[in-house]
Amino acid sequence: MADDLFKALADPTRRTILDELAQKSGQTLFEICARLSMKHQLGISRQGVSQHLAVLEAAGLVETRREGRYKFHDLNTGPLRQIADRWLAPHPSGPEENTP
Amino acid sequence: MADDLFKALADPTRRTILDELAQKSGQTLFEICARLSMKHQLGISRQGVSQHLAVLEAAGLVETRREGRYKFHDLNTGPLRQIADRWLAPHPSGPEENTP
DNA sequence: AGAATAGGCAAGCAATCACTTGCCTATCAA
DNA sequence: TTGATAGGCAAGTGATTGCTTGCCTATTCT
Repeated sequence: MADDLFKALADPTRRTILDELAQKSGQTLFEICARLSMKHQLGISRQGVSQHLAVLEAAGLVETRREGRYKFHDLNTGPLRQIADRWLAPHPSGPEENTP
Repeated sequence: MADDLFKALADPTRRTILDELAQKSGQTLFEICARLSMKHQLGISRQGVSQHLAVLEAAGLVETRREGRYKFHDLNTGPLRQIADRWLAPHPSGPEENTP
């Protein structure tokens, strides 16, 4: 649960995607591809971006809605709130399982 | 800069180390090893923990002070504040370089 | 119907990561 | 000084990751 969130944020390209979705909601895959290429000089394939979006969606940071052949992506900042709060006050015990 | 921070948080063992340092400041390497083993059943070598601490220190999340043969580790929550704030309001442009 | 558009699935590859093992240095106690 | 304690450095390994290429499905336009 928390693992997916932190791993999703670990990649700089994914963080840039979140930046773009924060700027403009409801972008399609191709629109995100174009923005990464034009504004950030990211030479990445469409599938690369698609896989990044899947990771972000698994982390709950991106939500999608389908309309016809379009799939719109929206940023969800909800999961971000639990991050900083975790280590601000001392906890009785770490709230995470850890068995890799 | 931000890259080190997010990559440091990506590993569950490192997050557990932060949990332990949040509970008790100024722990030594051996003390952290013992806690990971006893409280979290993490069968990890001393060097493994040492390398994790180096990553956390590079991210600015852990600060160290040497006294004699002991090296004490302290949690620094400062870098955590910039995380959640990044995507809460729409930015004019993403504040990160992205050239891997 | 046919072609273009938007997206998905899966195998393959190079780079990175977490972790271990082995040896070495520095500080303190006997 | 000898030995024990606390920590550091470096090479090696197996697994994960980011990305590409190739092909396939679904929806829309002419």
